[in-house]
Amino acid sequence: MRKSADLRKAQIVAVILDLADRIGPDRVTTGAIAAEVGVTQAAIFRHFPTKAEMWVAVADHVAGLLTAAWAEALKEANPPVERLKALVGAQLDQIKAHPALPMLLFSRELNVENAALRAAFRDRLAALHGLLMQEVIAGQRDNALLRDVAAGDVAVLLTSLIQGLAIRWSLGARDFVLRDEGLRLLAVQLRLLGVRGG
Amino acid sequence: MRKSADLRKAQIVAVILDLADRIGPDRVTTGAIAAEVGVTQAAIFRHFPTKAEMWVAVADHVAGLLTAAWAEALKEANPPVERLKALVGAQLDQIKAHPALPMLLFSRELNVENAALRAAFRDRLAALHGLLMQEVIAGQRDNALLRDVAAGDVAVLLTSLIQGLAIRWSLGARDFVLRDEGLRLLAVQLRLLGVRGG
DNA sequence: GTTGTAAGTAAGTAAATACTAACTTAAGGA
DNA sequence: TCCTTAAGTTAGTATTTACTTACTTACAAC
Repeated sequence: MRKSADLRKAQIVAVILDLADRIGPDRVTTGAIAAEVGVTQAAIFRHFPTKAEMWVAVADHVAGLLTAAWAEALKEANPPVERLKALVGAQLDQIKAHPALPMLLFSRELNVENAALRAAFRDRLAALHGLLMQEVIAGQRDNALLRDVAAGDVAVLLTSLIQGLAIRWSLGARDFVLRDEGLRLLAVQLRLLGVRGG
Repeated sequence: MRKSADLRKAQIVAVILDLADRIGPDRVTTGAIAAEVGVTQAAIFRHFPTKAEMWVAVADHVAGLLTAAWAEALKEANPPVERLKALVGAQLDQIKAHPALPMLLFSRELNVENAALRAAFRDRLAALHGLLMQEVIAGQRDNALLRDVAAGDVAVLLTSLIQGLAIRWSLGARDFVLRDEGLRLLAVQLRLLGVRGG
């Protein structure tokens, strides 16, 4: 069936993201994409001039997903500590929904070939760090979090918690519930940071 | 010049590890290896039957390096908290010496193609976790670390600290001193865990 | 020295890759 | 209803990849 260019582009991006998880980011060939989309290989190039452009589109899409997920998480949650939990939970949910995400951080397309990709991911990591730090500062102001620790350092520890967990999940059999284990560890860390009944 | 098989094998492994960092793990072709070693491409296959076998040898080599580095670190250090610092410092030194290490965790060779590779890395991560946990338990026994946190959870937080830092280092311009920044963050975390004058 | 072994080479192969050129056909507006 | 546009196809190409085969040569033990 024939689709409009916009729909097809979106479909291609989604297929790449899915394939990246299932067969590995650099194994995602134009042939594999075409087979999954259900068109000929050449048709892919009607929508993207080069393969690198496809990855840029994937990066844009992922950046949008993350940004939206964080905004959504912050919409409802309200004491700073709850907002921290919401952010971490949202990020873990995104990783679960798109397990290729951690792998993309270190794929060849990103690290060697495509500087734009790397920049996009670094930018999103920095954004998450910023959001977390903001909440840590608010929590310290409310006396909900210890004040004698730099908010930036706490934010680093929290992003590391997410990434370390994602590595463990990816490397293993993905045999635990990312969100549950993450929020449990977050509670441990928050208790160390002075939150009572974390 | 002609070398013995053992020397050549070791050289090939070292070259792969170096190339993996410089051009990306999956860009390491047999041709690139051969050029770097200084022999013809076909000569590589005198020493390894398949490319997958080469990666297994790399994994074995890396596992040995890590294990030795941890043992060395623990040799001298003595109060548990110092031993924790030594372990973390040693691991960060290894990552600095072999920057391909974090990338290998997520390369195609590991994640999709080569189950043996993944198993080897998971095993080493588990080993580090075990060593850290052991020291945490000792620290708690000495009343140097808070007792109301599970030692296993603390070990997870510490390995995550290392991994998160490595990601930040790799993704960025490697523009900070891994060991310094890592030990600084470790001190922050240790202070949260009850260590005075961390 | 001679000789067997194994490290090395030259020259190839089949398969896979990103990308192209020329043609076909579906779909929506005039 | 026709006709323009653009999504799609078929059939390629040049390059790169892991791996092979048949031959050559360095070297160490005897």
